[in-house]
Amino acid sequence: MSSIREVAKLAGVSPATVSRVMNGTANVVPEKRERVLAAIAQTDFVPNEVARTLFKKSAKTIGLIIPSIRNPYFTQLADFLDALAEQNGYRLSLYNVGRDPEKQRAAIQMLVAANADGVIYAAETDVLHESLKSCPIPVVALDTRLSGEYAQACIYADYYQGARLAMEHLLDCGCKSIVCIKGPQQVYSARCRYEAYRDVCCERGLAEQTVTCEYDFGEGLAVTETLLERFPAVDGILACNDIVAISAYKVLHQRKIAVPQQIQLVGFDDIDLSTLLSPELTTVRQPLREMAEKAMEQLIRRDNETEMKKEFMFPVVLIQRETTKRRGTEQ
Amino acid sequence: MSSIREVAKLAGVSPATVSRVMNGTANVVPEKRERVLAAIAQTDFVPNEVARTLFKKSAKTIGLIIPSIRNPYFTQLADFLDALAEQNGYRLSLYNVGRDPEKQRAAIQMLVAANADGVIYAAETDVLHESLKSCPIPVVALDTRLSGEYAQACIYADYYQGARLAMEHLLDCGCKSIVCIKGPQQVYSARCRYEAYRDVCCERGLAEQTVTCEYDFGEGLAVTETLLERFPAVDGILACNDIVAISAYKVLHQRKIAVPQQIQLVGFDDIDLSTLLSPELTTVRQPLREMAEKAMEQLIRRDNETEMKKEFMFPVVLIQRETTKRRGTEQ
DNA sequence: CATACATATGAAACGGGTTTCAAACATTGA
DNA sequence: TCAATGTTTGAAACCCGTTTCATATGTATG
Repeated sequence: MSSIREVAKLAGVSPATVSRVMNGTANVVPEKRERVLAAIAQTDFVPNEVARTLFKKSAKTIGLIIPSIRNPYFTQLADFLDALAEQNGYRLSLYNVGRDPEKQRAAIQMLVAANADGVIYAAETDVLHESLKSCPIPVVALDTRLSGEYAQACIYADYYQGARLAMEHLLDCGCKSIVCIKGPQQVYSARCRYEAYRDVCCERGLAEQTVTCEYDFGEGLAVTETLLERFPAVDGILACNDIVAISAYKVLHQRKIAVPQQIQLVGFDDIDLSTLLSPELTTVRQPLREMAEKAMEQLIRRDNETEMKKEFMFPVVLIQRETTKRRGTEQ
Repeated sequence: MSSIREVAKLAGVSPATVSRVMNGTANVVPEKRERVLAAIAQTDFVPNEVARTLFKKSAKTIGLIIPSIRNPYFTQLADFLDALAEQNGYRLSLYNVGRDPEKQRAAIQMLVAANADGVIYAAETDVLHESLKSCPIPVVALDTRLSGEYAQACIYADYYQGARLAMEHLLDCGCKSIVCIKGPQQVYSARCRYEAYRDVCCERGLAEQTVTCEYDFGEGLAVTETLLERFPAVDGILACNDIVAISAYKVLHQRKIAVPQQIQLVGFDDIDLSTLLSPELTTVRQPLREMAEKAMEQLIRRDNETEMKKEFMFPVVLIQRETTKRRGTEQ
């Protein structure tokens, strides 16, 4: 409630001096410093961050734009980023925008209007709003790939390779009829994964068998039902992420279809939950923490940066667990 | 980048007129209005929310303080609250504080300094910081109970009754040796649940058998191992929440202990995940959406409020699914 | 046509920390 | 002792959208 001017009056100094004491921006004679500190303590003075932000034109805030706060993948990402932001003296501000372009536009605009210092863009729509192009604060794409005019850096994993690894693993494990549950095709990672599936099918002379699904438990269940009806011979499922894989497992279990004996299953992302499923989920892991670190670094330590567009692709690794048959030594 | 003064100059009017056009706070002659709108469009002007907040002393923001963004229970809550805030023209600002009192204090202070309009407090520690008492913005406790000097309203569910229902259900289903996995005892809901367990044990002349666990997958696994060692005769588990229940199931499954045939299991909260487990989790549901609505309402529509302390206890309901044996008609 | 009243509009103050600038004071060296 | 350099400090400007207040213009009534 109290302002710096009240504190100043109480301490018998100018507001400028109080500011200098608080921020250590200049020397203040010890005797006055003491008086100021006493006045601050006495009035429970908390400097108004809004006024500070207005002048400094920096809210010390990084915005994170994600499609869903209910999706554990993004929640895990947000947790990493939150910790990293805090370590660097920033706040993370979450924007939950679904796949609604209008909400995305609004989020960016709000961040700009709030003097945020950067945006990590982890959502995706088919229409990328112009507001990203002319965005006066730096934008880093995470878990997706945007062209240079939209983002100053892109951080993503080798989704294509991930799906290849998964496909080859399913084939190694003896699958003859693999169905791909495609993710939303406006999502970069989902497109890459599907492309790998398609390419492997093509190389091996297999027929493409796909269904499409949003990243959502409910839809995952429904789509799996459809899948079983449309492709009764299925013996392998490549799911677009772990959420959908877990939903698929649920349906298989209900139908008393044994996993991995009758149908083998691979997910993507290696979310915490994937080891909690029984049987544990075979999945493709991306180095989420390292990707989060890179994203934050691109926004915060942009000192000696070359102006060129930066792309960072991280390697993925297949984590064999219990929804596929073991291969190799333990066969 | 452009300011209201630049827009004003371009339109040949004063900043006040631009402000009036943007906010519709006063009549502006159509011809000038047009010029202003044109100038806004031409300069891509976005009003600086920070300056607005500074003057209005309101950021149109509600803070939400939660212990963990990784816990789906809080994530679901945040999702509801986010939607509600938006509907009412507010932003939700998330603070992930764990059980660290210092982080909680910092979160409250930051919200005050940012001119937030209210706080929903859903975290909990053993030390409640003084900063809550003298907090100049309204605080509502959600999923917990604070004394009147700390919060202007408390919204929680009948946790005690929930645990009683769960216990009675387990007993009805034939359990003779029920172990309670207690949650962190500084958490109100965890205390209530334990008390109900204790009371039922007492009433029925059963020995108390408890272990304690944080709300965390990893700890849930470890604690379940301990439990099986300490209480080998266990045939029923009352878990402090669904996360822990799911962890417990995982261990039981690994050990080839049949659920519900050998051990029956009840969780709490009915998170989305609980139907995704196979078998589906029997749990106690609280009306989360309604509770979120009540919390938001208490902060936003506090017009004709009586100054008295408000407590709202919501009813809970037992959701019988597959981790307990059916009773009643389907026995 | 003059008085009264409503409407439109800009200048200026405001909110509250921060920073610049210059004045005031202290210290060092000649 | 005086000039020169360094240090401390407060007044005032600044960030920028909003609002007040007074002026100016227009309309309605007598």
